[in-house]
Amino acid sequence: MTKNYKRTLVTCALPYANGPVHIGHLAGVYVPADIYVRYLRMRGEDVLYVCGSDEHGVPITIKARQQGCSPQDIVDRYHGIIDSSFKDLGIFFDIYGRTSSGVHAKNASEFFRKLYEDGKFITRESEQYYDPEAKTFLADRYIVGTCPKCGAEGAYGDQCEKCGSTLSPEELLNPKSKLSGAEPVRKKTTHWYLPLQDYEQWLREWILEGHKEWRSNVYGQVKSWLDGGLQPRAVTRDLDWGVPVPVEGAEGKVLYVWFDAPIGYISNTQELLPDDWEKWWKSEDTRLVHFIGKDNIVFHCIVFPSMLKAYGGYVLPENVPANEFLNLEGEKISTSRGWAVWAHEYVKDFPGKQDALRYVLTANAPETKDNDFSWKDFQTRNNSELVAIFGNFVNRAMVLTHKFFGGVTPQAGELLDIDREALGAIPALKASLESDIEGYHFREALKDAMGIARVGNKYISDTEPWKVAKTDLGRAGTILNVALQICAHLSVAFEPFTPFAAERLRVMLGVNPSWDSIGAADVIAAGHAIKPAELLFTKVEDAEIEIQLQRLEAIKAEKAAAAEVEASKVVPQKAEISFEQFDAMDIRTATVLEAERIPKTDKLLKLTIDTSIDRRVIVSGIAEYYTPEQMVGKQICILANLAPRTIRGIESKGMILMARQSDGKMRFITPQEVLENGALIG
RNA sequence: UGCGGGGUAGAGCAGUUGGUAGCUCGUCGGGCUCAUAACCCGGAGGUCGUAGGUUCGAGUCCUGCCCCCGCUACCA
Repeated sequence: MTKNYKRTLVTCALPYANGPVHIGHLAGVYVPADIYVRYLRMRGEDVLYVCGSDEHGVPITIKARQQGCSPQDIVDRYHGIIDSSFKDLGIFFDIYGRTSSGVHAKNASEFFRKLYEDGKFITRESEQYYDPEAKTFLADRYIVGTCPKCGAEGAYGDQCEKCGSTLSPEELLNPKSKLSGAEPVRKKTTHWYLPLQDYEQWLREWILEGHKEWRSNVYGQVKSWLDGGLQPRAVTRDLDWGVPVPVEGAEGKVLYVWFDAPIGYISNTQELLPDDWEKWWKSEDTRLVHFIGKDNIVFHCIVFPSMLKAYGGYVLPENVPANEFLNLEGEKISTSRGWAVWAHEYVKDFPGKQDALRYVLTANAPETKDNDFSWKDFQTRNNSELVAIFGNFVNRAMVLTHKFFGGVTPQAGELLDIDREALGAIPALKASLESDIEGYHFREALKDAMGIARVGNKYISDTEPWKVAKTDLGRAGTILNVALQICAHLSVAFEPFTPFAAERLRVMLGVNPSWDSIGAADVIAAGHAIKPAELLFTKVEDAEIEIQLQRLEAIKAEKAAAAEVEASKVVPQKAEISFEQFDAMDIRTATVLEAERIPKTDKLLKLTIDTSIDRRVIVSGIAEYYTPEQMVGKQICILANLAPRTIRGIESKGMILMARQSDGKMRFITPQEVLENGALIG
């Protein structure tokens, strides 16, 4: 709270509406944002909490094509699922909008038009592959063909996954559209670009000079982009799904999703507050905070701010607390491979345990590096932290109060040192909790809150009211009075983290304390009746975990089976060639004299070989399969008259003949018995 | 390929300007028996990825290397 802000606008990365949200999304963006928003509201701040579905872009059109429905059908389905799973988890945005809405189309269109009229764009003409059947231009990733480098089938327009080469679509042999299978044609197209380089100096001053307090992953990434020099970025695409480009000569073009999506934050605000939205976006006393994942840093720190700057009059983010990624059982979460825990399935499988997920995802949040979510860890944290520390303390205090005082808050007598020490420990935790949340350290903040429950447990253990009650009921009353005050503190301190339990606790205690009452000795008045003790949290049983683990095992097995089918596919015979073409190839035997790894590469070996006509150097991508030691002295077959090629600064003259097996492993071809070097093969 | 982030007890993580390596869980021992076999106290467990360098002193600063993740290349 360094500056005097009057209000805070919190945005969460718009979930892409081609799948449900999973625990990675929750841990990365939505849970921390929700903690932040709930905290600010507890403190009486004016907060607007905005999110919505990102519903445009190529992947959604692909999915629609695959499923034989319209893109709108796809986004309608996932918008609904995502919207309700957020609500189920206690994440209530002030508005959860969508970029396919009319308000957004109008707003995004107007945004583009203003930049266009102000001369903020440049245009460029380029040639791109076009699918004549699907009648659409093709992104690099949607063109497949034969790799020009290794000959593998199924290489993408940007990369061959077999040999790892970086490609451009023009290099692919026999290119085919992944959409229709048709042969794509080259077609000229014009696009509008935002010249980001014009904003470089300004971004430097704003972030590198002005926001050194941003998280190191965010700051470092921004610095690296700025140091590398910014390039113009296309803001339009040839596609029929999106916001139409509102200028002449742009028929059949839409706004590129990354341009379109962040404007969605603004559109959604407008939809909620048609007359009052501008104060949230255009007034200097608004604190704007974007919660995102690390993959989105460049868009929210460089591209979107440049767009806002180009438009003029908008506030810029005060912070962009980006989280790293969450893995699941040691492996990357993947929507397409189904390796995920889905929010909407979790709430079905673990009814009433929303808080447990929120707790675990916060306690293990990937704030500084990628972290791992495992079901075993989930169970342990729920059972031995949430249940055993927090839930159990509250239960102890309440059960004792019912047992000895009939459920009525006893009078506190004179406080002893031990009472004052317990209560006195809480303000420090409160202060630490506040500075941690305000500094976006939610993991630490949760520890502070849990610390209050620990203080409570220790206090009860040390004072032993169940013993004292037998001899000095008045003293026992004082102790339980203090313990109940601490319960009340917990009902407030945990509101941002476990809102369901916090609410239940307030109902049980029959109080609704303010944030500032955390640590106070008089939150619950003597004589105040409390309700019967109910458990705040319940344990997660082994059987429940087992079901989840089996589900994941099944996904793994399915994946492995699919990979096997894929691998067992025999590469079809290539096109027929003439004898002359074959005869033109000079294939001969040779012996490896020296072999060494090329530094800083994964796959390359530099081989010096004796062909008997000469000694030459061949660079070969076989380091994954052979060590240099294995290669020395081996006799191999080479294609000798292949045009030389310089790889990593070393001229490679020829190619080693290798056989690729169905599992992708490469082995070189070697004569059955040692032959003389330079023997022609044919 | 380039760039960014990370590599610290069995697991998951903190370590602010260099000054005795901490926290949570687990584990071992003890206490308590109000409480969801929960709680409280204590112990064991680390050559801080690796090899050098600067320094009286390095987890922390510098250099090389290795490994993981991300961006570059529209998954949070």
